[in-house]
Amino acid sequence: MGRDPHRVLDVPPAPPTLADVAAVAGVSRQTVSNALNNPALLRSDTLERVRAAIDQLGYSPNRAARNLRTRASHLIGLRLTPFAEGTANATMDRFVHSLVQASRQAGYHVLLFDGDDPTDPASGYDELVRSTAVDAFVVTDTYRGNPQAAYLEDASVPFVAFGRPWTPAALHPWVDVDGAAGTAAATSHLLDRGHERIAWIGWRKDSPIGEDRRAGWSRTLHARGLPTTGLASRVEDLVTSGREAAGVLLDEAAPTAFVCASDTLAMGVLHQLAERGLRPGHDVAVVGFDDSPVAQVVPGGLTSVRQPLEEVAVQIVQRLGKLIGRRERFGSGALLTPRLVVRGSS
Amino acid sequence: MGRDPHRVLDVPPAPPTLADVAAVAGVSRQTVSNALNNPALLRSDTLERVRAAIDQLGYSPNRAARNLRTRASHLIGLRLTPFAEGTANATMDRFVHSLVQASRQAGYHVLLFDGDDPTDPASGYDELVRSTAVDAFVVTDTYRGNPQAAYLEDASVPFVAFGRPWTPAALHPWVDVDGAAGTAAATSHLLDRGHERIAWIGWRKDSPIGEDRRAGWSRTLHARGLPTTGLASRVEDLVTSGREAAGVLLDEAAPTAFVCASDTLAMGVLHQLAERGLRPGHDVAVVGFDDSPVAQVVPGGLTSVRQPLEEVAVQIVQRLGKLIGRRERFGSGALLTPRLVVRGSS
DNA sequence: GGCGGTGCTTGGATCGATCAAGCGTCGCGA
DNA sequence: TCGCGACGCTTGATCGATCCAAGCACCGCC
Repeated sequence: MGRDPHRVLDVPPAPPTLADVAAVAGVSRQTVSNALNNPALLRSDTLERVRAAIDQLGYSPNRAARNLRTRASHLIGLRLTPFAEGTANATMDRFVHSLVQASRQAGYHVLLFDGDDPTDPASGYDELVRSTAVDAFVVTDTYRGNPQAAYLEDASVPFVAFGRPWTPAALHPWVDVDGAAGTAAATSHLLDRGHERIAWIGWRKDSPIGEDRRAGWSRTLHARGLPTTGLASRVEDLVTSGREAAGVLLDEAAPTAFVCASDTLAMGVLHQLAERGLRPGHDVAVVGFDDSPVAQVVPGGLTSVRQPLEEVAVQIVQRLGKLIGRRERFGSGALLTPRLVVRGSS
Repeated sequence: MGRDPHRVLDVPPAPPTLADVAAVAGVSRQTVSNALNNPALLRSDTLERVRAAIDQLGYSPNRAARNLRTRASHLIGLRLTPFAEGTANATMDRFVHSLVQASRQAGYHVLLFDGDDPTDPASGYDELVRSTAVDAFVVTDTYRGNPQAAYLEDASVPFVAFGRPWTPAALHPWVDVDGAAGTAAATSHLLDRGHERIAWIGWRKDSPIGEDRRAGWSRTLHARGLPTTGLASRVEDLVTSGREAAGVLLDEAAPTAFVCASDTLAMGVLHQLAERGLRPGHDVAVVGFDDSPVAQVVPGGLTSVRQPLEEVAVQIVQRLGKLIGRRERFGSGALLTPRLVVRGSS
């Protein structure tokens, strides 16, 4: 109150402090603090009075002061993966939305950053940890063995991974989507439609996620006694790669359907079909992975495996909460099941 | 140093503080502070010594403490717009990336949030301002008159808008893309290819952005003495709306080309063409707006107007810097020119 | 009348960096 | 030799919330 009695009109008024609220409510600072952090300690009429004062002044506790004292920032760090032009996979957008929402409900905000050196997986994390700018991280780009997880683990920084740890020794909590279950559902769906020669276009062998998704396809075919040899291709995650792979497969193995590790690859297949005058969903079926906007709006529609990103976010935030509160170093994993969204391409 | 001589091994070591660095370097706290914020004040040998100590300890200044003292957070707030399923417009993703990158270079991080009440345009901003959690905002969803800009202006919260103020009284800094120039380029491009009956599919009349983009189309046609009557349609930003509008226009006005206010609408046109067996780029040309991933990967490719979002972000951050440093309330605007990306559909 | 408990106050320290003033040293000119 | 100013560094106070310990007023109960 009245810290600046000769206030110049031009200067925005300083926000009220705890002491201001206390003065208005006619109680001590400690009581206001308790009203916020430990309301059970107050008599109900006092609590009411304090809350009225808070509303009247439009008071919100100063974040910096609270953070300094409690050694917590209530921020969750998320490093953006380098933006890939020309691919269909806009998974990040949906995931970020879900994460922001789930975080808010848990009293957290999301801080975005990117590495100044994109080739260094630890870049960016370091400084945020040391300056105690965030309480924990969500690590997403676990596509190739996840080097930053190892770094964060020995720096004993709390984090939850979106993606299984593909190295056996890892102990951190994680949430992931069962890719194999998704491609298995896709394959079963195609089998139900009468397809028997179903091809796979996936990622290079060193991608654990790619191999996981591939397993769902091959497992399902084998279960029905159908062969997979000659029907699989592993390429880069590019539209052109998918197009070429589809061309080769069509020429050499004459599949009637494709299951792909991503919507990007599936779009490549659609390119190939368009070039040959084959109609997706009639002549050849195609299933993608991620249910990207592209799958949703491409003419005819692309059948695709949709990850439950909203649920992933909720589960991640749950684990973050546990991690931050108590100082547990371990954590549990959760494997969620995706859902097949059927559209015109199958 | 040695704040906890009986350190338990399980507990992560507390990060070093300014005082720790000072002790190692044999100087006072203030000198270390100056080494970071005002290196010119130090004698070069002292500076060297302090820097060595900083490196040795892996010191980064505690954000909370700095924020408390300087009354700044070095965070920029960005409210996510509600996620629209089934549309092509993934502009946000690219913009967020660009913003994060530009912010980092200016020493800022991006804090994401969303309104707990999506219908209230001011929701979410309020609390962040009062708790001094962010220094400024970037306001993006200025599509319909931008009610939160008015709110932020009276609350005298620093912000920069991505999007022109459509109300004349507004004084805040802004950065925008010249939509009319984009659609004009698209229309000229089509004229150059020999089209004369060029249709427009845009948004409802109450969208200033939509009307701006429409103006580029009509202006260009009129300049060549070509009519626009009967060739325009205004609908919701949905694929199905675009499809229907294209159907009506084809039946009633027989255009040979379409310019659309968004890639979503353009995809609708492609749907309509596919249904009629017309080939985009051969029988009928189509141009979209935003250069979304969809435009990039759809078979045949969709010609589209690409916004220079990287440059937008840079300009926004520049203005944020000015706003935050000095307490200026005014700010300048910048109108950037988009670029037409030509693909198979035209 | 004494006793315990509830509900609040008081005074202080604390988190870690920055601000503002102060102080010693050195060089230079009078 | 003394005074003066500049340079380079130090010292104490401060930002606002939280945490802690102690204490006090008031109430009801035995």
